[in-house]
Amino acid sequence: MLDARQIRANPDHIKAQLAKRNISGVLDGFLLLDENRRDILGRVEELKSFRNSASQEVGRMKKEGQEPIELMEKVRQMGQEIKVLDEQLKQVEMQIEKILLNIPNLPHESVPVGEDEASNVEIRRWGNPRQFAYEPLPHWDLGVNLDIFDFERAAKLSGARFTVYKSAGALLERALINFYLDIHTREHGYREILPPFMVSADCMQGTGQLPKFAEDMFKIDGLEMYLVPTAEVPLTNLYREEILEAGQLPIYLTAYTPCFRAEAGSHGRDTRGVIRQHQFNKVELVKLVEPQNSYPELEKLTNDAEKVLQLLGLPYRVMLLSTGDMGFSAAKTYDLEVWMPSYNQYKEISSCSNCEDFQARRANIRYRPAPKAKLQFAHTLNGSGVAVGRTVAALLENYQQEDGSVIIPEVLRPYMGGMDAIKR
RNA sequence: GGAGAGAUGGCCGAGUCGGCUGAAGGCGCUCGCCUGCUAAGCGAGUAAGCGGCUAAUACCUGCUUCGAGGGUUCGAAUCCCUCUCUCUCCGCCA
Repeated sequence: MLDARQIRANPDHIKAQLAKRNISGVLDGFLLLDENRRDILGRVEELKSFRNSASQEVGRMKKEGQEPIELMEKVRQMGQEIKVLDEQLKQVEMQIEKILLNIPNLPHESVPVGEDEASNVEIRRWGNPRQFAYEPLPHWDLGVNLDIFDFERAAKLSGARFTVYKSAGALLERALINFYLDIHTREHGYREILPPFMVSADCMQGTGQLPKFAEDMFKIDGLEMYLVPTAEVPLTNLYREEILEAGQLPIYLTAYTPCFRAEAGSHGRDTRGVIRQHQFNKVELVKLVEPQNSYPELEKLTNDAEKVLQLLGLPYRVMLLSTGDMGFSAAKTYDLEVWMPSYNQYKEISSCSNCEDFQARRANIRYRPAPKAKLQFAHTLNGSGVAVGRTVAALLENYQQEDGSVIIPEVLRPYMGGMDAIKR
């Protein structure tokens, strides 16, 4: 959520920033309502002020044995007036909040302006895509041939966009989860959390999924609860409505959760394989930091995510997303894209964002910069560290052998009972 | 699912028959004194949100907030209703 006072103070600047994200027209309604709000507020506060002093006066007079009937009647009528104005105020404030909750974050100045992903900027590459002496198979063929993916039975259980992992496939998935958590907790200083996989609508609003993207998520029937679309939601909301001391920051959190996504708008994309699923596993990284540190922290967080790809020996590149491709809550985002031989291109496997105070304002996560100092919103960051299902796909494709087997990277072997390859 | 208890400031915790309680007391924190250093001790200060006034996130000032929402009243942390959550006991259960 943007700061209403900043919008009021500098509407043209905010409009220009929003225009970079192809958003226009939303501020005029806000400004009108905001003025309306302050007008009503001024009037109702004046009435309340009078009521307060009059009520005290009544109390004083009654103590002296008097019965100020006229004054009491006057205040009673004023109470009706106040009630009407309070109701009006409430309506206006609800409209204002609705507008603010639907406005995305402002892009950082370093973010390239563009319509869509075509304007993303490649920052760096790591590793060299392997040259194949034969036509590399896509991961879904490899997985089915090795009998570690079962799409048909998954469809029988749950429909399209689900996968059943079997034997070494299930083990690989589990190995990666443990490997990622170990690296991030032991090497990068994150605290491991195992959160609930269902969260309240309040949490979803706190991180920005609600109210705008309700159709992307799975809601629990009959409850104001949702299956988590990413661990970012429970991790960031851990400190919702809290006041932190400066000494507590930065907070680094990591968690494994399954992620559930309805992905309403993406029908027809990546229909084969495990790339786009209604349920997938992910290890997430979240940071709560002081504002002045958030950009260096974004670089570090991105490096932390990159590290696991390096350890796995998977070639990737880092993309700086343009204004047209960024998520709702982000001010700046780096995507990590892993090399996928069968696609002959890089595919997103991680997304690392600095949300600045956008989520903190929604979730009311504040901290005291120094003793006695005024409270400020913390900055929140999040990044995949990294998506597990897509890692399995990348490993299968990049480490496939001509005989159909797949080599297991050295670092994962301890997590797989010493297994060095998946064979039929 | 059944029965009971509770929800107050950064934390703990008082609030009597509704008014002078934004809220005693304590802890923590800040500043000052004291002090070889530390601890202890002494004194003062210390909620947030939204408005007005401002260059100001500095003063000053108004309103709101004692789990949430509604009601009674001239006036509610205090009375009434609804809801949410927490705790204890019972039942069920991995």
